[in-house]
Amino acid sequence: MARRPILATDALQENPPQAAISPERVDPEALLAWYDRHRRRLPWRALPGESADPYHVFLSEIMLQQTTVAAVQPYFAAFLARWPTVEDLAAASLEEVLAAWAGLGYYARARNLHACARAVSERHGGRFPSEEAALLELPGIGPYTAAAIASIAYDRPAAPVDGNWERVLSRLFAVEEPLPKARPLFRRLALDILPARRHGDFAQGVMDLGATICTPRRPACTLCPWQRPCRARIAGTQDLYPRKAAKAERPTRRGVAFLVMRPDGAVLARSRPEKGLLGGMTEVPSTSWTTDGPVAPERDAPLDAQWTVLNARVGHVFSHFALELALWRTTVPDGTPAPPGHRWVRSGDVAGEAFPSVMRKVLEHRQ
DNA sequence: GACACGTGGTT
DNA sequence: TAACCAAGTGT
Repeated sequence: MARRPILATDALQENPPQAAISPERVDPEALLAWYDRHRRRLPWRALPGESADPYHVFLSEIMLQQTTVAAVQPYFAAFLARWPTVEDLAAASLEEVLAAWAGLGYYARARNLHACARAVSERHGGRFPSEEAALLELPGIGPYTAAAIASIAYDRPAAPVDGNWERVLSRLFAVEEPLPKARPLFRRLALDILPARRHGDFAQGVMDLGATICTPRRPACTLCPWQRPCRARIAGTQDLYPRKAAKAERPTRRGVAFLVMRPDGAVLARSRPEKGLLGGMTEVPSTSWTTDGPVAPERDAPLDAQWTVLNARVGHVFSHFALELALWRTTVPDGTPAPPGHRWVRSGDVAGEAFPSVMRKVLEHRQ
């Protein structure tokens, strides 16, 4: 049987699971009342009582995946200004979208965002579906985002269980099961406490609660609308939740990046493969990045030249490894053809090119 | 189910 | 400062 997230519609058809926990004591109306007084004002949110634009919800939710509100704000504004509707985004080229996304990270999101816009345009006439199941079929939309769009944009009963929800639920019910194993349990608990109305407000209310009250450290329990039913607060064990499995260590990889300059300021660049790390993004040529580092970097140089080995190094931390890049620089004559698979990026075009943050650090050493 | 996948801010 | 953290998804 295909693996499928638990949907709100499932819960309505099943007997309440229940074990040692009693979700009936958690009052959703208390959360809604708190939300009415403390809701955060965010650019992608509708005014109280109004409904949010599904495209705005979609765009913000994709950007907010594993990304802070502060980091998203300028990108959201820039995307919306440049591509005001999902049809506009669908009409854009992937290269434009990747370049506009540069710096935000998790670049597969940009690729999927673009593919999703095209799918919505072609398969749904430019209108986002309101059903979770249909949303789930779209590229880049998983259980969380499907539930977020369904609830926030269409006010459907759905549980967009993100890190905030997990933290809130883990404390509310003192969940001992560690993440990520506890995911299905959190989903079930979330569905159990859904209100009968205002589903979008409830979804965002729990997120706001997690972001401002039920914080990772030193939660402000005295201000919490759910302080009375909260198992962790009663026991004084808030800091123990959510339980998390030990994470793998982060190794360091090393490589050499080649800064090939022309006197006019152009720099030699190439595009990364479409899949994998920094997929489809622009980079300065380099050796492969390995734990031991390159043995003979000159063999991987894009061309033969007199290299200056810079003293500076570029350090960068990715999600699953740290990178330390040595820098080799050279200047070649104007008119030097770009080697196969490479291209020249003029000085004035660097800003608009899809260089990820790590490459912008490298490029600071151009001179 | 475990791992790949970015970045910048906070503690 | 090293570790942790942020509105997850795809494979």
